[in-house]
Amino acid sequence: MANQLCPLDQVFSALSDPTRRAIVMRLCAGEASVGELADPFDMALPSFMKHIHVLETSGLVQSEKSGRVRTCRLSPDALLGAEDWFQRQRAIWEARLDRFEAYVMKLKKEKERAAAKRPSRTTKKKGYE
Amino acid sequence: MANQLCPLDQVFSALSDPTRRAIVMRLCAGEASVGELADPFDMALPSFMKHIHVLETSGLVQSEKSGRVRTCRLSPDALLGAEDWFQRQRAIWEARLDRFEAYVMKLKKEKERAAAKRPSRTTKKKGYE
DNA sequence: ACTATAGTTAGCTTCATGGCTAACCAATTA
DNA sequence: TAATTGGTTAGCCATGAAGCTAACTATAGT
Repeated sequence: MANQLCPLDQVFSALSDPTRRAIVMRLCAGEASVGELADPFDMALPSFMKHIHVLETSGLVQSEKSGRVRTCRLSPDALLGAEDWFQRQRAIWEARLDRFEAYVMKLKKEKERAAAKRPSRTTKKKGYE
Repeated sequence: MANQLCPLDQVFSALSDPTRRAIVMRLCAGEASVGELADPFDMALPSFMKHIHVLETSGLVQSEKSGRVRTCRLSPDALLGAEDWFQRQRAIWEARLDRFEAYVMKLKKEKERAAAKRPSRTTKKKGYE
């Protein structure tokens, strides 16, 4: 229970389709009507509209109809939210790498100190630059 | 033809599932065995293994088996590639916003100059801070 | 050698996704 | 008012994704 409430599910799912990613990329450059958006694609309009709808329910795109033409624009919050997820993961990942590097440095230091004590033992194989 | 060659398809698709996102988050903190990864989830192992497999074919995760335990680790390139996509889109989006802002500023300037010529006309309703 | 552990393979169900056609509104334009 | 344009609704189909159980393999521990 309590599923599908996470917007990331829908955002990533929406972006997993190349057609929809192309639509988003197009909309980054500015708003457009459904017809303009659909034009480059060799696809029946109803199929294309499904993609638009997926993008709308994911929160990536908003649209409004005026007269008989529906204009779509990007709604950047969803995009930013997804980008943010990556940044958070990267932060965790990099923090871990830093700790690891610190650990390696500590080992290296210890080895050097040991080597200084009883000189000229296996101090070869530097590695790790 | 020539489809499914884009790694972004697979990466975003993989990340659209909360279970898989949780796995990735867990692996950001360090490598783990399949069993350790599966533990928090109330799911049959074969189902869970499918998720692992999806993550591997997407390039987000690598694993190797030693003895009877398979150890999984993050392979960050795929993650970075996806993050990069967002950054590129945001760059486009922001460039457009800048242009728009410049345009608005230009309009404002022109209006001010016009107002300076024939003073005290409708110079109210500033808006846009 | 036996048992338990850690994954794996095979095969099944159910439901979502992505595509289509055909028919249908509702604004414009002629 | 008639025809065109732009989008929408309804319904169909094929494929793939996500879950399960049951049975199996191979290593590690006793």
